Amino acid sequence: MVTANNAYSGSSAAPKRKRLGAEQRREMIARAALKLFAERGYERTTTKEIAREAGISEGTIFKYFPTKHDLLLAFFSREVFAPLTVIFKLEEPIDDYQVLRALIADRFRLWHRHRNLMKVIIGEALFSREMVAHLNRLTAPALGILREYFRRRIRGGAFRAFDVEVVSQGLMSYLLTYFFRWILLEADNENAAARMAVVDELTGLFLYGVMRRPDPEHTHA
Amino acid sequence: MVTANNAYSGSSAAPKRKRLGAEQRREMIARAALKLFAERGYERTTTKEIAREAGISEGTIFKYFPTKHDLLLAFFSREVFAPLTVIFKLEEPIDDYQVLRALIADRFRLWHRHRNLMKVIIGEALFSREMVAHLNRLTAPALGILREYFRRRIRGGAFRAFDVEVVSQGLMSYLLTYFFRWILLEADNENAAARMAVVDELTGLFLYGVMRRPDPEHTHA
Amino acid sequence: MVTANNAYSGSSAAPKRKRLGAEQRREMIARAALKLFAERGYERTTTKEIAREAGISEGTIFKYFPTKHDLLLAFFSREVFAPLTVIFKLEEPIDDYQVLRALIADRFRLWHRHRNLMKVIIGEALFSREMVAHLNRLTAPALGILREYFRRRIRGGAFRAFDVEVVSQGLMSYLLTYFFRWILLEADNENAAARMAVVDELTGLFLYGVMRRPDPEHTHA
Amino acid sequence: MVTANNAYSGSSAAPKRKRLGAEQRREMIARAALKLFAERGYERTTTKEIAREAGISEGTIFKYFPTKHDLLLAFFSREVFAPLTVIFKLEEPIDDYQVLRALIADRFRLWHRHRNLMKVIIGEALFSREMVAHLNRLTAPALGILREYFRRRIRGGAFRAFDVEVVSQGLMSYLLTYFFRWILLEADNENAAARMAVVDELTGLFLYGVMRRPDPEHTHA
DNA sequence: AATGAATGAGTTTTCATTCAT
DNA sequence: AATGAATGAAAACTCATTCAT
Repeated sequence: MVTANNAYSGSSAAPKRKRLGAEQRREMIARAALKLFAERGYERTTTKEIAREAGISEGTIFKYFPTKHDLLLAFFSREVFAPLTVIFKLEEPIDDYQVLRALIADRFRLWHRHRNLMKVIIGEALFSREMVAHLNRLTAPALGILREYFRRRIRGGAFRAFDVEVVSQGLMSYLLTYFFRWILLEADNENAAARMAVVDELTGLFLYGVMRRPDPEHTHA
Repeated sequence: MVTANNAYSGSSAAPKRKRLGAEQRREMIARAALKLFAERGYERTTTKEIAREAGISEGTIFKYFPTKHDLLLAFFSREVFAPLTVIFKLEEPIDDYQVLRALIADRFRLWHRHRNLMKVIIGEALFSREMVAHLNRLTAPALGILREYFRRRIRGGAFRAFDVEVVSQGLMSYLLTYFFRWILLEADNENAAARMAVVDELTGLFLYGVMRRPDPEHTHA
Repeated sequence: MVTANNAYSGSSAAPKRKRLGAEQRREMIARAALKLFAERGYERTTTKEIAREAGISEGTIFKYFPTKHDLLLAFFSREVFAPLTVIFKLEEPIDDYQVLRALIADRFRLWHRHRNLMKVIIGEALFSREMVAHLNRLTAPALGILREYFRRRIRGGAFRAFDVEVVSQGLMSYLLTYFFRWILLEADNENAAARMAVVDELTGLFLYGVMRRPDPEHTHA
Repeated sequence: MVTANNAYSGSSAAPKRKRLGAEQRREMIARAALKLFAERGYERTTTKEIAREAGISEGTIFKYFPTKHDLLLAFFSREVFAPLTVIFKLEEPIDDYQVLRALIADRFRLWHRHRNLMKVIIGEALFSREMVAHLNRLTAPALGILREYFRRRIRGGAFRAFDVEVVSQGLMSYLLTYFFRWILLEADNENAAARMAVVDELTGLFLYGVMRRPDPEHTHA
């Protein structure tokens, strides 16, 4: 599993000192750090280990990140979290199952791609208000869209009149649940197909619950 | 012995020269450690701080716990997690809402009482297989009961035929995640009533989903 | 010249870990630090060297002094600089030569005793306002006494009407001059007798200047 | 070549791509270093800061000065200290006050012009024999002239028979010390007039002391 | 010639753990 | 049993110096 991605690009012969563009080097270091942070947590990762992982000297790290803590925040500098890519056309008639499924799948895809970052954020959030704030910033856009969608569907009579705020956050928790399962059970090897099965399960669970439905025409999949 | 629902016991009002039994002293130290671990995390807590919190000297800690790590495991040595106190009588006819509600409420009550411990366990489980194992051992009994209950209700035709294994773990993870959000948002001061409202919402969500039901006699609360 | 004053007091057998009273240990460490600071300057002295000089481990230093900088200030915590011990009785008729000589000799004795500290202060004062302030605090009492004495003698007609402020500071500079000579010429081995010769020279110079006097009855020594 | 009385040349107004001769570049770098050494001391100045101050890259410094220490010695490579510019004609009758005053004023003028260098030298001399040697070399010519002058005046009966060697060095040290106080108090903005007043006072003090003179025809100023 | 990215030995500081008392 | 002074290995961070470009 140690992938050691210090890809000597072309000129071979492994020169003792590689010169890289500043942005590339920053990226390399941040990536190495993130990997180790996700593996063992921020505190348990030493800058020496990060240096080894990145294939550079320890001093170089501090050329790019003044402190170790800055390394933790490195990934927030850019817009790592794309806004919701799913376009909610929501043209009537609305197929709620498809809409929700798309939304959930989208978040899963996104968070799975950034699962290391998510893990680090979750771990730090427990003991750092700063990270809670980051976590909130990251989930805020999706929450807004969800709320809007729910309100519309309740108005339209499709959904029962629940508390939009509570249920939106409830769904968000549902989504984060995936991470908890993944992280805690180390089910990293789950393939994409298995992931989609989970998406289906969650969507159905959220939409219809576990109760047997009297009218069976809603059952998807 | 004392399993401590006084999660915040106040920081050592300097009780000069307490003569304590060995077991009591162990307890004191472990409790001080737990409090600080929950506040700042295991790594960010020093043994010196624990000693101060416990009102003893640094050396004494190591008389009772060979290493700092043993301090982390201290609370697993005893049976801190009561088994499910809810007795599932499950006499026909079964009111699923009440059963599920009782189960969820029970977990929340238990975790809330041990929220410091939960926070530490969650935080450590992210980066330690050892803690994941502990977490699994802790949730196993409730999981077993859940599975049994689900199977029975599916057999009885009340629930649709979902994958019991997946949904049981899913529900447990979901609860954990929701609890996690509580901890993060420090909604510690939320009173019991507010907590029960959330329990109701989650129960309903899990049982019926958000979809409007054609037959309205199911709507609780 | 390396005197290595870690005098094992009595119990011989050199136990690996010596237990000392807190105040003694502080003293030991501060003394070792001061010695090295005076030898090579604050910046060029490492805490490792201080530890070796004091015969303890590096970590111990920080038990007593939170930072290296605190080690620099250690000697200001106590009243290292005795106030002027010379009692200016100044009963008429005043023998100015004796008075001045006593004053100068007193300062010399004091500063010579604390010559290491003086050297460090002088060295730091060049680049640190904090140390300039310390230097001023140290010389202020003597300056005040000097001013008072000068004013009185001018009023009495014994001294010419010079600017008391300027000349007081001028005398202080004269005194510090001794340090400059000593430090710069490394004339550490000057014995007490030689030092007294300098005192005489300075006193005479200050009192009468180099000009030949028309009336020879003033010539001392 | 340029011996720089512009001690504060301003910090690099980014003059893009200056094409400079090697000697000029050396000069620039050394000047930048001197400025910073005087501000914060040799040890507390980093080569990176020097590079920024000089408006060049860090690597370039080492093209001109093999080590940082060589930068410290840079200003001794040329004849920065002009020999005594005061021509001692010393034609009878000699006005000692004017002669001494001229000498003292000259040293003060010279040192003030090179106050940055003086500060660095003094600071280093405290802890480095090498710098003491440099300092001695710098003051040697003036000392020689002083000694000669004193001997002549003693022979001529104008001065009392003091130890020429001691008093010459004493005067030089005294001047250095007074200058040192100036630097410490950052009395940099004192104008030339104020400086001359001090020169007068010091000259008088050295020549006549503070004692009231019976015959008043000697009082200058 | 000039750059500035990269180095790595060295620095201060922390902290779990030991041990004389 | 309890203390807390002492340890020393390791951590984050610095910086003069090197070297590929």
